[in-house]
Order: sequence, then structure tokens, then C-alpha cells
Amino acid sequence: MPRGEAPPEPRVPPQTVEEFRDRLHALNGQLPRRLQQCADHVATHLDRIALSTVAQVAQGAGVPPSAVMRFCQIMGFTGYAEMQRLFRKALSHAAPDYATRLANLKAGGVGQPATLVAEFVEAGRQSIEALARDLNETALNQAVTTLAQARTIHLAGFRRSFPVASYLAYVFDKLGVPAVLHDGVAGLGHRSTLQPGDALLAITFAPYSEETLALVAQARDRGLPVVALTDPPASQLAGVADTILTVTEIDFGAFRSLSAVIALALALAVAVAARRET
Amino acid sequence: MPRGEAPPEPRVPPQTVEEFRDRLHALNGQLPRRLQQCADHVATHLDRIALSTVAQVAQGAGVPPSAVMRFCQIMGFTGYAEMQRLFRKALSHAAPDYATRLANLKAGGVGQPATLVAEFVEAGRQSIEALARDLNETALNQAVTTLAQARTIHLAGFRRSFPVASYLAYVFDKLGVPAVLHDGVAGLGHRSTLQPGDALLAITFAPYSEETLALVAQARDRGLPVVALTDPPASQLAGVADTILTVTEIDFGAFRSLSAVIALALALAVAVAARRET
DNA sequence: GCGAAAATGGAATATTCGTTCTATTGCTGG
DNA sequence: CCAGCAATAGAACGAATATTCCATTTTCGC
Repeated sequence: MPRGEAPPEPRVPPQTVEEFRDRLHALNGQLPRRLQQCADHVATHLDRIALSTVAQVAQGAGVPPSAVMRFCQIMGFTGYAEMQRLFRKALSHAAPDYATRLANLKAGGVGQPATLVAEFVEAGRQSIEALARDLNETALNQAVTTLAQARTIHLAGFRRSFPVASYLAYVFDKLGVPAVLHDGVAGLGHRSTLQPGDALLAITFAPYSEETLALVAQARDRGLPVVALTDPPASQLAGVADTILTVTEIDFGAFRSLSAVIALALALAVAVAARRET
Repeated sequence: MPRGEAPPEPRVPPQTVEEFRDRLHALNGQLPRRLQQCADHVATHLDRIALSTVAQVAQGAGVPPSAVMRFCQIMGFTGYAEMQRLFRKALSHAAPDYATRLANLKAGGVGQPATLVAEFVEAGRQSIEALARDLNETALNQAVTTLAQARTIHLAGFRRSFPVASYLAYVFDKLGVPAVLHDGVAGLGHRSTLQPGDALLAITFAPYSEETLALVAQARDRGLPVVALTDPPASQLAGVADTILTVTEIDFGAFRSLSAVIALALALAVAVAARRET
């Protein structure tokens, strides 16, 4: 082993998954080939560790099991077992008895109110996880840029998209971002308010509502940028919107929980507000 | 071994957690003492099986390990290992690489749009899981009964509760349930529409909005039942609402994802519609 | 290129954990 | 009260798996 400068090879193992990630990141680039392979594979499959054996991780990384063992020790653990303990604890704490509780709610029987709650909870959770999985970061960044540059943001969303649009109006107001909610009250649109320098944020799901499509077309005619928040496939909007953000919302029965759309919309709003302040 | 009538001891193991629960339920009551202890413990700690050893399950149930083994075989598995495989598969499919993806999104850095999405996703998921955990079934059933008996349902919800109220208005409309959204357009309430036989569903979070409280008081004066959808502690509403449904909504920054409230509201709406039809 | 030190792969070993076996206990029906 | 059977507990066994060790290869400084 080298004499003078000892690389910070810690004797205390990471206590949380966060710490683990940090240490992994710090080590990146200064590892021998096989250990780097381990690091790469582990980084992209963090969740598998809790349920995999050394041999499986090794095969996944394309290295012999002994390399995985050395990797564990580099990370500060005494061995694979200790490392796995960390991830198992994280996994079991993540869902303490959520699954059981859900099953109990459902056990009441179809049609029972509690069962319905369980179904919508399940749909909401799946939608939200799908959002995290499928988020298009490029489109999101582009949307933020577009909206941050706009003088006024116009919000379009009718029928089941209306709650989202109205919540955005509330949030933008709180954040001090000029936004107009096109709510169709009194049968008149605010179409004349679409002015140069503005942008349109349209929230709409198939089948797209007439009003929203009309507003999008109008904005397009006047040369305003259009950001669409919709569900895949966004076929009809592909030609007319500059930026398309898609969200897969799982629905139970005929109705959607809107969880994923709202989460995305909120993040978008906060990011836009932050960008405008700088 | 016995000769003639073989008890229905299945040779094919349950393929899903659902099937597992069914078989467990079917066996209930006709098991010897120790096996029943196993069944009870497993039923209430379904989620632990994936990560526990035989010895741990046995200790939890207060039986020797061999009793757990016999229980596994009664359930149709060849042994504990096979049973555990079922739950591990369920666990890993539930969160395929969701956790990793979330961490990756967050890794972008504070203030990045993608990181914000991750935060709101996290908040939404926690809210939704909290709903499943803390749902008060009694209050829910009572709310359904109250609203199902109403001639017309009045919806109150302003500011950040407005999206929920407006979504409920949309859903009730689709379901053919008479509902009025008190949206405050033109500064006039629809107060005069509060008629005998109606009911009020108020959605409001602390700090409660003036308009909602006023509407609740008015309904109360006229003797109409009031159902409140709010966050704990519902101190101010305790005296004035007949039924109180609480939802703990985790917020990130100053904003809430509304996931849990919407899930509960949707379930409530569908349950009410179903009850009215019968 | 040569030598030392690090890295590597694979076999040997230790440990943990599931599974089986059997003696004993506790029932149940005659 | 006794025979017969089911249920049980604990110990012994065996398979799976983590861990260590060492011979070989690779890398890097001189």
C-alpha cells in the first residue's frame, strides 16, 4: 500500500442511501477498471441490491464475485452483507405497512367506499411513479425557458383539465408571475389578450376540447410559443405546440386522480418563477 | 397418511399476492393452533416476508421455525424459499427502478426543474400513502350516506381548494349527480340555492377561507348537513360540520400536490353516485 | 525492459439459513 | 382409560451464499 497520502478510505460505512450515493459519486473516476464497472452497475441499479446475491450483482456488472466484494470494502463496508443491510432497511422503511393497509381496505369488497379510496390511491401512486420514470427532461427544460421568457402566461384547460389550470393560476399568482386563466366564464374567451411576447400553456387530454385547440391555434397565428401538457400520444398537438410535455395518468373507472399532472405542473410553475427572478 | 377424503391441499402455489391472501382467508379458522398463529402473523405483516428469514418470521409469530415451514407447505409452496420468491417479485415489480430514477432526478441539483419534479413526486407519493394509512372509514361511510341522501350537493372550495371543488363538480356532472359549484363568480354566492334536503361538501385547509366558513355557517343555520374535507387538526370545523374527513397533505415548499385530497374526493364522488342509483 | 506493487480471477472456506427427520406431546374417539 | 393419530419442537442435515486467500496477470515508475 502507498505510504504518504492515504486516499480517504473510510472505516465507517454509509448510514443512509444518500450517503452511499455521495461516496459513490466521490469515488467516480479514480477506481480501477473492475471496481469502476461495479460502481457503474450499482449506481444504475441501486434498488436491486436489497434483493440480489453477490453472484447476481457480479453477473450484472460483468465481473467476478470477488470484485464485488472488494467494491463493498472500498465503499467502507465490511462486506456485501453489511451493504445489503443498508438497502434492505431503506426498502422496508419505504413501505412500512402500506401494502398491507391497502389490501385491507380493498378486502372490504367492491363498491365499498374504502375500497374505492384504495383503488384511487393505487392509481395515483402508479401515475406519480410513471411520471418519475418517463419524465422528458429536455422538454421540461425547454418549457421552463419558454415560459420564463414570456411577459404573460396564458393558461388553457377545460373540463377535467380545468382543475389543473385553475391551480396553476393560483400558484402563479402566489409566486408573482403574471398569468391569465382562460376559464370561459360568460362565454367569452380572453382571446384579445394574447399579445406579442406572451406564451400559452395548454393543459389538455384526449379527446382534446374544442376551446383549447382553438386557443392554441390562435396563439400560433399570432406567433406566440405554445407549451402543451398532455397525455401520450400527443398526435394532434405535435404540429402546433412548440414544446410537448406528456404525462401518463392511470385512471380508475372513468376518472383520473390527476396526481401526476399536478405534480408536473407545480414543478413547472415553481421552476418558471425561480428562473424569472434571476 | 389418511386414506380417503383428502383435504383440498393444493399442489399449485399461489401465483400472486392476491391469490395468497385469498387462500389465507379460506384457511382461516380450520387450522391447528401453531399454524393459526403463523397465519395471523403473516396476514398482518405481509410486507415483511420478502425481507425476513424463517427464523425472524417464526419469532414474530411466537412459534418454532419448523411450524413456519409447515405453514408454507399448507399454503401450497414447497417451502419458505418459494413463498418468499413470490413476495420478492411483488416488491421489486412495485418499484422497478423508481427509487433510482428519483435519486437521479434529484442529483441534477437544487433548483433544476427535474429536481423539483422529483420533490413534488415524493411529496405526492407520501401524501397518498398517508391517506391509505390514516383513512377514517367510519367518517367516510358517514359522508357517503349523508351526501347520497341529499337532493342537491353544494360544493365549496376556494383558493387552493378550488381545483378540488371544480373537479368534483365535473365528476358529479358526469355521474349525473346534481351538484352546484359555489365559485364566487360575479361576487355573488349561490346562497339562496341552499334548500332543505340539500347538503354541503366543503373543501378547505387551514387557514380556512372566509367564504367557505360563511357558507358552512349558512348551511348550518338552515339545518343542512355539512361534510368537511380538510386537514388535521380540524379544530375550527369540529363544532360546525357533521362529518369531518381529514387528509394529511405533505407540501413541498409552499405548495401541495393535492394528490391525496383528490383521490379521496374522487372516491367519495363515485361512492355517492353508486349509492344514489340503488 | 525490468521490478515492484496493485489488480484480478478462481478456487477454497466459513457461515448462514432453509429443510428434513424423529422423538415426544397432546388430542380425540371408542 | 387407552389406542391411534395429528401436532409439535428441537436437533441434525444440506444447500446456498458470503468471504477469504493465493497464484497469476497487469500496470506503472525507473
